[in-house]
Amino acid sequence: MPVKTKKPKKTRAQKRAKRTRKKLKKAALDVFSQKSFDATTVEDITEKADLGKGTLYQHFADKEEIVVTLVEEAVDHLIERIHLYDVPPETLEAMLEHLLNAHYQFSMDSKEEFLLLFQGKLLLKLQSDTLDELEEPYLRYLEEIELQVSKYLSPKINALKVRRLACAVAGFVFGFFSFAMIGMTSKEIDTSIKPLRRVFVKSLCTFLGR
Amino acid sequence: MPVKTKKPKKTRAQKRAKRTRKKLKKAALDVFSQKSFDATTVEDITEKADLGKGTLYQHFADKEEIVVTLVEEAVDHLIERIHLYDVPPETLEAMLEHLLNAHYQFSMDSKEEFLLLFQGKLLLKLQSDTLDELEEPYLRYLEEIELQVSKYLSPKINALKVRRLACAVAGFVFGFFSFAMIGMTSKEIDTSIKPLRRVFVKSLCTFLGR
DNA sequence: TTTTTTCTTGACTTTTTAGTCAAAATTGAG
DNA sequence: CTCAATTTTGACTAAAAAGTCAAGAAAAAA
Repeated sequence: MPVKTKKPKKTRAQKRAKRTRKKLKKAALDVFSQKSFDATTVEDITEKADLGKGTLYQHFADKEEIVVTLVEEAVDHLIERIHLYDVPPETLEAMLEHLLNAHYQFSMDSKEEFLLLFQGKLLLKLQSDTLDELEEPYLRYLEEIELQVSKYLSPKINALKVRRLACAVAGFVFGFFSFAMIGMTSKEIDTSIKPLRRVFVKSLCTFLGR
Repeated sequence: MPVKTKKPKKTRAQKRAKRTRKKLKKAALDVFSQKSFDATTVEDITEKADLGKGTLYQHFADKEEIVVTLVEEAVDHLIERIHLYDVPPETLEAMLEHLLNAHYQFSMDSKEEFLLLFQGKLLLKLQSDTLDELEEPYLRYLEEIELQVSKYLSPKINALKVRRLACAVAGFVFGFFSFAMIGMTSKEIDTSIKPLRRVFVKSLCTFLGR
């Protein structure tokens, strides 16, 4: 048995299966971000992926499993984005600017993932009956923001206050874009985000400072 | 034929029909705010209202018509809330405080309507295929915010800037609550909103002032 | 009272969607 | 090439939801 390095993408058939899975995820992401989760059917997805319906069930147990997978990956990508800086921000203010900018970049580069994340969000506390696995990645995301900003804060600072900050960052970005999509063109959004970001950061610093 | 005052709630049968319609709307609001729009079935609604399924179709053409009705009314109520003050705010800052507070009060007093409004919101620009009527009340809401703040602004001010402000207000409130619902208890939310509101208002004033 | 009109109902038909599985297609081994 | 293993397929069944309508219940008129 050959002990290869990391990726044992053994046979050609397995590679094909992997490609198929990828196609399914891409199609599902497209559809979920256009319609809502509940509104999309399995056939919407397989149709878009140009694959048979049964194929989806070969790769995912059901519709829920695929959306959970997608949300987890999207959170991963957003967090990667957050980790991405040439030189680490020196001040809290700079870090907040960076965070907001990272969200903005993410919403531009990965529009579908952004829409997916901030669409499923509300489902959570509400329909607490199912979809519990969905809550985990969102909490992970909040905790990541907390981790980033807490580097600049006294360790004695109230944990709740940090969480408020994280909610404010996430909420502002998401909320602003949601309404901006209704009320503005994307050109207008682009010119709007910079000055708003500045003042929002300022206000958050004041919030933490006192 | 008796010419009565304003409300010609003529016969008893018609009153009953009106009550039935009200029961349906109440039930639908409850269910829509718990599940999502797409996830609720017509029978969920009539079940909750303790009425026959056919009755809903007597009063509304389909599920879409009832949700549009509810969203329009919810926006009406939110706007009423916004109009509700003992003494008109004297400064822009006071008005912004009032606006944010009105949203907060609305989310407490009319939780279901708040959840409904800020759940359907994302559906809009996205699935532009249907549900166009839903966009209208949201735009009306943004315009109402613009109207309120523009009283305090020079008439020469850039309209886009005012719209940005409206999006920021709506987005901040909505977004913050969305994430707060995941990451905080309602007690924590309550203590969080006040200091955040203060600094947010301050920064918005700066944004407009310059 | 009886008759007529209005409103409500839930069993029914139709449509849509989830999920299954035997067969077909592709791939790997001999 | 042949045959077995793996992956894909779409027609099929089962379940769920939408939407209909003749009949029933309540109210108004006669």
